[in-house]
Amino acid sequence: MVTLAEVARHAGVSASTVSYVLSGKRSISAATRERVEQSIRELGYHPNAGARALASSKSNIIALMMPLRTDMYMPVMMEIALAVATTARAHDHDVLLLTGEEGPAAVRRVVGSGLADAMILMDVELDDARLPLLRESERPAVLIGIPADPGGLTCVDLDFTATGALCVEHLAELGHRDIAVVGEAAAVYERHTGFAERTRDGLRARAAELGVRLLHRPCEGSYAAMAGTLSRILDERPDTTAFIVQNEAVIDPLLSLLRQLGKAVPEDVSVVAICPDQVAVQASVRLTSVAIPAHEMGRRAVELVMAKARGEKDDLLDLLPPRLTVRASSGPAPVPR
Amino acid sequence: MVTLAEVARHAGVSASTVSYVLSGKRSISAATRERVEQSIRELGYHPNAGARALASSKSNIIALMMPLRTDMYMPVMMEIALAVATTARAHDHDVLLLTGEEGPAAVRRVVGSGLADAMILMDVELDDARLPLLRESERPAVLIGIPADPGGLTCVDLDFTATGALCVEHLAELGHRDIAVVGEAAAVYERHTGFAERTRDGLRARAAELGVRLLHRPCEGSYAAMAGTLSRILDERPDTTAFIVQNEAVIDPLLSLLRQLGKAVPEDVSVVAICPDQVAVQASVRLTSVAIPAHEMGRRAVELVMAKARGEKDDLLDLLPPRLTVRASSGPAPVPR
DNA sequence: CAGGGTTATCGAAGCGCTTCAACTGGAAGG
DNA sequence: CCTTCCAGTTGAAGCGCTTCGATAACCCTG
Repeated sequence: MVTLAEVARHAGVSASTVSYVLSGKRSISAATRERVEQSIRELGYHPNAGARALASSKSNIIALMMPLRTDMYMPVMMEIALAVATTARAHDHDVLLLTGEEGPAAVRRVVGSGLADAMILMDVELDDARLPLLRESERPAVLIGIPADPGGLTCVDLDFTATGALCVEHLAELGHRDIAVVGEAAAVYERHTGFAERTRDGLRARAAELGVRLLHRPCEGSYAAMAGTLSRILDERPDTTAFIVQNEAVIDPLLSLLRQLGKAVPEDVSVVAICPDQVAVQASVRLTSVAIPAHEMGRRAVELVMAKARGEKDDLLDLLPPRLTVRASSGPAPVPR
Repeated sequence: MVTLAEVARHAGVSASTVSYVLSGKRSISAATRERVEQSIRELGYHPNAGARALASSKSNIIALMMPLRTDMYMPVMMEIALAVATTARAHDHDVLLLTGEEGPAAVRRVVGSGLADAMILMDVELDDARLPLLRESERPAVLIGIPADPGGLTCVDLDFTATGALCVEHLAELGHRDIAVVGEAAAVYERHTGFAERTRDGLRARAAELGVRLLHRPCEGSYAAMAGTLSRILDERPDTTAFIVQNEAVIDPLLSLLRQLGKAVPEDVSVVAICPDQVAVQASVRLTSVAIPAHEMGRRAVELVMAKARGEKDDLLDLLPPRLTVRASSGPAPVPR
């Protein structure tokens, strides 16, 4: 491996000069810079990451902690992760992928060893065991999701409360008075992952305000589960004219089942989904939906954590406003027969 | 941060002794070991990753290069990534997440800087620009997928040729003589990602051997695309009695469309999918399928790359044999009217 | 009990980089 | 013309760890 010292010799300057050319932390004459850069290119020099980390006590690595579960919608997680990785590169950082498996120990390990300069946590639960450690660690950290007590921490998330409200509003405006919500799997609520509960709260609050009847049911991610949930919903509320779906896995099944029941979308029932745009446009009916801005969330998380590392940002709650796109699956409530 | 020197002082031994306790590379008396370990615990010591990497020229990091595309089935990628991460931890390594974005430059950077000890590449194309670099880098590397020339490289993958063959065999045994294959999006074939083409080859070869008529059509991942593809298939081959699907995204749409056409599964048409088991059991009909062993692939990739790092393994092609699980979507070919 | 082999420990020399204090030569200012 | 200043450069001191060779204490064997 080529070292900085060899580059220095090749360029006829001292090691520190090469270092300053690389970091730009001191002024270097154009001629010298050019010569050094030339040597770097010729020798194919790459700074040694370990040496750099040791000398500067900065690793230029961001740790990203992902959930290990499979009951969450993976594509969203994946898209966030990829957005984090590409945005991090734009800031000259790399991403270390941690799974939730190790739990709080992973935080301790990464922070203690100086492996990463900063952390981004996904799938944060309301009362997350990793948070106390994070608070006392003094490392920049950003959560994707919102815990019960976000004090002292920076969080990014879609404003799910507003998302719920927005869905209800849209349908209420179209005249729907009986709305059913197909939620995430029961386990997601039991685990107290905030987003599902916040969505439900937003839905309920708005529904109450607008005088809309709301039925909220969790649903596992399979066709069979959707079939069961649907028949129970229609049993309890035969006058349901609209569905709001928050479990991406059952969107197709729901549309398929409605078709089998002879219910046309949107003429007989309207459907609004909370899902990535891609899913919404690939369904059998182009779905009116509130997008989950996965890419944006990942990007923001990195921007925020970098800003914190530079000491620029205070702790804050970065709630992305939901945007509802009207497509072909929602329409005026049918006239009651 | 607590350093090794402080631990040494606290335990009343030299720094090197602490180091040897940690690494186990020299024998240490039980009494000393105990004392050192006690000090480590009391002080909450964590070895500094950078210093370690510098001194030992091993970072204990595996780089995982993922595709950035969204036309591949993300959950499989994600599951592989998670399996890689957890298996790596079991070998006391961490995972650095790279996206394909940087292309070959990422290989150069990571190898050159000593950031990672080893690499795992996903989504390898037949003629992948990263491979020459990898070969000359002398770092242990494992590909998930198989390039045109795997010489000098270790590869892990599902045996997609055998997978294709297996699907055809199963259906042929059931008496099907006209089989349609719904493949990946056209872009996947054009990019020459080997797996899609290998599957097709396996399908065709076996079909020819068994005297089965095969129609192979690529298909984008949307309901509308599936509808178009299906009608074209049935136009060209009205006698089609079985479908093999390799694009997870259109499994639900296909089943839904068949239902609409009044074709019962498996009485009128059989369906075999190539997809993760989870997808197969969550569909409206429990699908006969060949599983994509994502977790196993990720795990194997790490095991192999670790073995290479220890100098234990030669280059090889680790083809996982496909396993077909018969569920409710395949049955005897209907008697021609 | 001398000689050889183990076992347990230590000291010191780096690993390749960053960064600080110090130095130099020339431009600017009085 | 001498001081002051600053841009440009350097040498040297670490950063916290691993590892090699040396040492000392011990146990065996003949």
